[in-house]
This record gives sequence, C-alpha cells and structure tokens, in this order.
Amino acid sequence: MSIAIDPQDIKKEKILESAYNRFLHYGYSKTTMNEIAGDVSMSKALLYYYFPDKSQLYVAVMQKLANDHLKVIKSGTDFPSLEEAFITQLTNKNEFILKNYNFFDFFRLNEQNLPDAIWEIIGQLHEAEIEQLSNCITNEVKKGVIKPVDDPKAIVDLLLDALHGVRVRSFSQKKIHFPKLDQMEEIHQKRLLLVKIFVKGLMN
Amino acid sequence: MSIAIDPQDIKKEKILESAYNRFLHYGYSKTTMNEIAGDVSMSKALLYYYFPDKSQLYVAVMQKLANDHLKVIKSGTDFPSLEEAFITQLTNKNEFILKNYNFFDFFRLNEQNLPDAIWEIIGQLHEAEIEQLSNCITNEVKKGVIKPVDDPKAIVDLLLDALHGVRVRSFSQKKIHFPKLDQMEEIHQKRLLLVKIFVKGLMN
DNA sequence: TAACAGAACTTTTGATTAAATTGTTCAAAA
DNA sequence: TTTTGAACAATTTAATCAAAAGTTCTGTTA
Repeated sequence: MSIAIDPQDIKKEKILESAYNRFLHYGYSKTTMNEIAGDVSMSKALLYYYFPDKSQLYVAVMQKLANDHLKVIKSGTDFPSLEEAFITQLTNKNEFILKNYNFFDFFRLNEQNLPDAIWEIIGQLHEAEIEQLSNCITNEVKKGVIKPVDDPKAIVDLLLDALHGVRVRSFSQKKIHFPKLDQMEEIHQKRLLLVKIFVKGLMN
Repeated sequence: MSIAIDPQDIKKEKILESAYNRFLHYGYSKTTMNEIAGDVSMSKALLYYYFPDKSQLYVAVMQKLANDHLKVIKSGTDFPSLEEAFITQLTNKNEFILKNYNFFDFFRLNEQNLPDAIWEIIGQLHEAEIEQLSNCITNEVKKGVIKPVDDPKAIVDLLLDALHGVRVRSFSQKKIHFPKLDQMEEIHQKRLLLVKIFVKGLMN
C-alpha cells in the first residue's frame, strides 16, 4: 500500500511548524493568528479551516511534541539498574523541557485552568513515565534487588512528585516561581542526587 | 528582678490576639483595621500607635506563631533514630499548618511578592528545621548508622524540597494549587512514606 | 509627655466604560 | 473543496470614578 500524500496534511504541517516556532519564540499570548498566517502565506481565515481555534492549534503542536517525547520514553527499556532507568528518564525529561522551555510559557501564564486537552497530554506523558518506571521496579523486585512494594506505581508517583518539588534555594528563597532557565541545571543535579538516595532506599 | 507588667504590652497583646483571630477566620484582605479596632474597643488610629501598618501587624502575629513553633522544633532532640527525628518534625509542621491553615491564606493570595519580613520568618523556621535535622544526620553518621555525607544541610534541604513537592493526584490532576485542607492528611501520609524511603537510602 | 480619638487625607479596590487589538465566522469566489 | 476579504464577536488595555479601607494629622486628655 502506497502512502498518498495529502496536500491538506502538508498545509497542516506548515501551520504547525510556524505555530511551534512562534510559540517557542514569543509564547502563546504574544503570537497572533495574523502572524502565523503571514508565515505560511495563507489568509488568517484559512487557519480556521484547518484548526478549530488558536488554543487547539497550540494543543496540536503540544501533542506533536508529546508524541516525539513519548517515543523517547517508551524506547528506553531493560536498563542495567533501576538507578540507570530513573536517571535516564529524568535526563530525557530535563532535555525535553530545556529544548522547549519557552513553548511552555503558556503553562506558566495560564497556570490555573489549562484546557482539558492539555491535561490529557500531560496525563499521557505522566502515564507513560509511570508505566515505564514501575515496570522497572517490578523487574528489579523479581530479581530481588529491590524489596517488594505494594504498589510500584504509587512509589514512582511519589518520586515524581518529590522530584517536582526540587528547586533552587535562591537568595532568601523568595517566590515559588517556575524554575528559570538558568536554574535548570542546578535543579537537575539535585534531582539526580534525590534519585540516587531514593533508589537506594528501595533496595534490599 | 521583678517583671514589670507594661500596659502597652498588654494592649499590644490584645490587638495581636484579635488580629490573629480575624486573620485566621477571614484571611488578610477580608479583615479591616476598623474591625480589629472594634474588637479591642480602641480607635482605629490607636492601632497605628502600636503597629506601623496592617502588614506589619500581620507579620507580628506571624512572628508570634513562628516563635511558638520554633520552640517545638528546637525542643525535639536526641531521637532514637533518624527516621523518628524526621517523622516528628514532619508531623509537627503538619499540625502547625493545619492549625493555622486559614491564617496562611495571605500566602496563597500574595503568593508572589510577600514582604521581606515574612520571608525572614520563613527563613528562621527553615533554618531551625535544617539545623535540627542536619545535626541528627551528623550524629547518626558518627554512630555509623548513616554513611558519611558531604553536606548534611544540603541533604536535609533536598528532602524538604522533595516533601514540599508531594501532592495529591486529583482527578485528572488539574491545577497546581496549594493543597486544600481536606487533602492534607493524604499528603502527610505520602510524606511519611517518602521520609522512610529517603532515610533508608542514606543508611549504610 | 505618653496615650488616645476624631476627622482629614491618601491609597487601594471594584465596577464601569471606551478603544483597540485579536480571535472567529461567513458569504462568496476561485 | 479550498480560499479569501470583510464583517463580527470576544478579549485585552487603559482610563475613570466612587466607595472603602488604610494611614496620618491635629489636637485633647490624663
């Protein structure tokens, strides 16, 4: 079966690409439909032929990014150790966030009520992470390296929350802001340490 | 030396008490200086004789609460185990927050730029916690229960951040809000688990 | 002079409006 | 079916203003 190249898909792709670049560069609210239309040399109205509205365009871009990252998450399997598994996932996620840092600007602003579709994507990623890592735990338990746990997923969940809580102690620790780009590396290092201690705490 | 009872102090206390109750019940922004003045049967202007302004009145109340809690923090010493030490501190803090939950309403609203004085108090509490717990670690290291660590304070700091990150996975995990009152118990249980794993991860 | 109160003053808040920008739809053309 | 220009609707921004609340002033009392 040959793959028919749908010209609609090509246009959609063009739009998605422009949107991604704009969102990445200027953030959601500073990107206008006019500008995207200009990028791809289409009328603004045509954007609405391909995408229902601006927020769903953003979601579509997000989904694309997420799909790429999902592949990365799911590709990693049978690690030499649980620690390796956690560290790899952690590092992958860190790179994912670094790479698209400004794109997630949307999250920081709309922090409160993100569209359901966004939460679904976040849920997908989260679910995949949990699935992958809890499997690792189960395997290690079978090997006898890790002591048996009731609910591997709950353990992974707990660690992910804990990792999420790690931040830099800024001078006098003011504000609880999202981590700034230049703090990410320090945070990443701290997280690696946390993972090591945590994993050791699970061992027999 | 006999303690002279300063009538000014008595009035200050009255004001602080009324303010505390008001802040606790209605929060900072829904409490007016008029109401406090009414409570203590003084003129509103008199409040400004005793306290520079509203925010510093709040800070004074906060400092009082903090002092009480500081005593609790510092009282706990020589625990049977490191785990006991962490769990005790964690439980104390949990009770402290539960008891004054609505008082901290101020934090949730002004989340961004709290007055410096507030951050100082938070710093005091944090410092005391770190001090206490890192001492426990140092002791346990000497006993050989825990394996040597470079920087005990950094370890405690990391754990505190991690604990701070623990939250409930609400249905579809929407929002990153401050934990609601009715979620506190679930969070506390998760934190206890995290402490156990973490401490075990530090052991020899 | 320290402790106080009434009234005046200043700042903040909330509601309202108007203007401008931007997102969205639609009728019609290619 | 795909595309557009133009109309339309929604959102944002700024400006305004009155009420409420915070703060200060002036002077009185003890």
